[in-house]
Amino acid sequence: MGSDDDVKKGPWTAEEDSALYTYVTVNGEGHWNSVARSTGLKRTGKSCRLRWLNYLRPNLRRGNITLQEQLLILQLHSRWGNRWSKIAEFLPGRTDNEIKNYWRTRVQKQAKQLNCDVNSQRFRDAMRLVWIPRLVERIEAATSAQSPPLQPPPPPSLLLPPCIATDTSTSTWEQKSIIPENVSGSCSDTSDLRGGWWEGDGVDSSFESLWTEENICFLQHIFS
DNA sequence: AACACCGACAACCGCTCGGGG
DNA sequence: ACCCCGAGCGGTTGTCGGTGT
Repeated sequence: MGSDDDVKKGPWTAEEDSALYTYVTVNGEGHWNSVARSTGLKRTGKSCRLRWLNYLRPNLRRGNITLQEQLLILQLHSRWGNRWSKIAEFLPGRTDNEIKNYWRTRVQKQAKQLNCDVNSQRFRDAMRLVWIPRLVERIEAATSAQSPPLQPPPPPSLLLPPCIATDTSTSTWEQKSIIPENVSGSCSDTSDLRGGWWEGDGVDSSFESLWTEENICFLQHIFS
């Protein structure tokens, strides 16, 4: 009959994971509805697909989002909005679900602290004025600590984005963007973004300290 | 020690899109 | 041109562990 009673929901067991992993390893991805039929799993095709993509798939990265990944997420989100799967393409090993959760739990929390909507111009400005420059500073600091820079770091003023009212199309942080210029809204070749700099988490991934009382006061002063 | 609260993550649900008949 | 179905995407909810009281 195939009633809803036959469909199992909730957390996956090790046995289910094993069955799914074995099937996909042998037969490849796709045809998710037949996965459930072939393996005897009482899960929907959707559920199988999600479990594979978000948990079982090889080369998944686990653990904290690094500073570089944070910066990339902020930059890509400013470009594509809530296109999580698109953003995830540029963060190898990270899933769209993970990025989405990161955004909802961390970024939206910061917006709440500033009493503004995460999609508002005000919060975008806050990201440009404080968050992203601080991230860039910390990434550069971490990088220069590992290997001496070829040239002296720029003065802090260079890292500060232009004022709110100015043209935002070429803000400073975008000039310092780690997104190659050939990556546009309809990017086709993303290969040079995949793999490389994020290997090895030698940096403190927590960003809570970026959003200090001082920074919040600074922003509230500007917004008032 | 027990309880309440909160944050992070896993999983589900509904909608949309694209391909095949 | 239309319909159906599978796959993918984004929003939402559920669960669990950690922390504060």
